[in-house]
Amino acid sequence: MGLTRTEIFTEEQNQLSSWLKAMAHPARIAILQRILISNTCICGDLVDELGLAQATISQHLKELKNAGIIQGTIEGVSVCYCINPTTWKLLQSKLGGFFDSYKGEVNCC
Amino acid sequence: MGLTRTEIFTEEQNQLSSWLKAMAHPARIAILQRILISNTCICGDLVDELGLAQATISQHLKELKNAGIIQGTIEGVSVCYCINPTTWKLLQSKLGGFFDSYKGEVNCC
DNA sequence: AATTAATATCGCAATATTACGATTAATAAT
DNA sequence: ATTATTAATCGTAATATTGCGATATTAATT
Repeated sequence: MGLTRTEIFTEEQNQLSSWLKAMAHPARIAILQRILISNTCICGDLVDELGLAQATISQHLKELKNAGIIQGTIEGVSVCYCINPTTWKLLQSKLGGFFDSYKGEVNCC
Repeated sequence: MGLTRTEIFTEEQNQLSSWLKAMAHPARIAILQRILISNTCICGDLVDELGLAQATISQHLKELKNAGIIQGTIEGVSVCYCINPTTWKLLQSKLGGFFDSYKGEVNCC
């Protein structure tokens, strides 16, 4: 026990939950918002702006990268992160479909 | 350490990540999909349909309920769960705004 | 009142996450 | 070459999550 039983769920359910999991932390929401606002890439300014240690920020960036939500390229001595357009659009459409599939309130509960 | 430092983030960042966290598990995605498909309320059929123990399902339902995503009313000996319309629409619009704020790919990264 | 049913809760083991200091790796500047 | 800068990784402590068997709770049924 202690580990998620992914084998009993569909590929899609596992994929969607893994994307959501990658975003399900206030620091990672903050990082994404920062990347979205600056539109162009940002680097390690995050460490100054969020109140977390450098090692912690790096770990959060890694998780977002592993999930495919952001991508980073080395830019001299620093690293430049930005949204992965492909994943972003795919996730957006999957989530959109998910939320849209709710057809109003049936009078129960 | 080991606990999220919510105090350094905004109310909105904490709220959004807490909603996402509640959904970030394949079993809870499956539960939501099942509720969405049946449109009307569902009861404890979940235990038969997903391959998880009754205690585990009950725990997942509790998490979705605590996050405000679903609601349940006692229906005789069983409990009837369905989407919480208010939270659903709010989350949908928050997420929509979040994803829409991405303005295409800038040529970097 | 006793029995059945459907859920919730408790307690526990296994594993995962969060955070950070310390260290390492890699490039830029002196 | 040495030094500074930036980011990744390692190791570790504290806490959270996942899953389930066992037990408790609640309401209907007999």
